[in-house]
Amino acid sequence: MWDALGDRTRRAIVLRLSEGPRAVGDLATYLPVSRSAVSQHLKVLKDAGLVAERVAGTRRIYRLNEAGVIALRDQLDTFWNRALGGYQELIEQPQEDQS
Amino acid sequence: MWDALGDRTRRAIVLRLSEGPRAVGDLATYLPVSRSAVSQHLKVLKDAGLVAERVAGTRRIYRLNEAGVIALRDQLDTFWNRALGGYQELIEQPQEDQS
DNA sequence: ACTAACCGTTAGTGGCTACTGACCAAGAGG
DNA sequence: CCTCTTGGTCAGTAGCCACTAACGGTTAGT
Repeated sequence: MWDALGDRTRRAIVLRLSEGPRAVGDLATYLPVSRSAVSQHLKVLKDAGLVAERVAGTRRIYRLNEAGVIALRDQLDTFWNRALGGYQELIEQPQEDQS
Repeated sequence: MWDALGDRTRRAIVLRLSEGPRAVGDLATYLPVSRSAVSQHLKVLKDAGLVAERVAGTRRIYRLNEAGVIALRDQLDTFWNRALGGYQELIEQPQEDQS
């Protein structure tokens, strides 16, 4: 799940799609990579369930997938709850020094 | 920032540290990698401001860094607000078909 | 002082991945 | 039918990253 958004280009694609549905070539125009790269990234995002595909003639219109995005956000929240939840116990302990 | 938590081992370290401060060798015991690898991951996390270091004799006790963790969480929230915020406009638009 | 424990650093290696370019398939339009 | 556009796929490459192994420095214990 982290892998899907672990890439800078894929995050740019997700943010782009958040503005509205886009075709592959349209996305590639505003990215410093080729259409081929964009297509491969979209495949990763699709496999992760983050985007959905709609065929319109020779073009493929991609858009964000509600369920996938929300599911990912939930997983991130779980991680943060564990990371921050345990941390609350620490800041109450005395700390002698620190670098 | 995503790079810091983009690695599976580093996420395990963060979760481990959320339970309390740990020494390097202590962390390595419960991880399938060597002390050297753990030390390097801690360096990355320290550079990212996610952990702090405390010297105790020959040992280095690591703990989570409040400011860094909170800052990272804020950045993640910003990303999600943008990704989900824009999405709200989409689900109101008519959708002909989808694959 | 000598030894053992603990840890950071460095060099080197293997594997993964993002990227490009070429090719191919399919629809649109003349 | 032919051509152009669009995009998925494949092969190959370059770069990065996690890891190990060996080394050196520092501290605690005897």
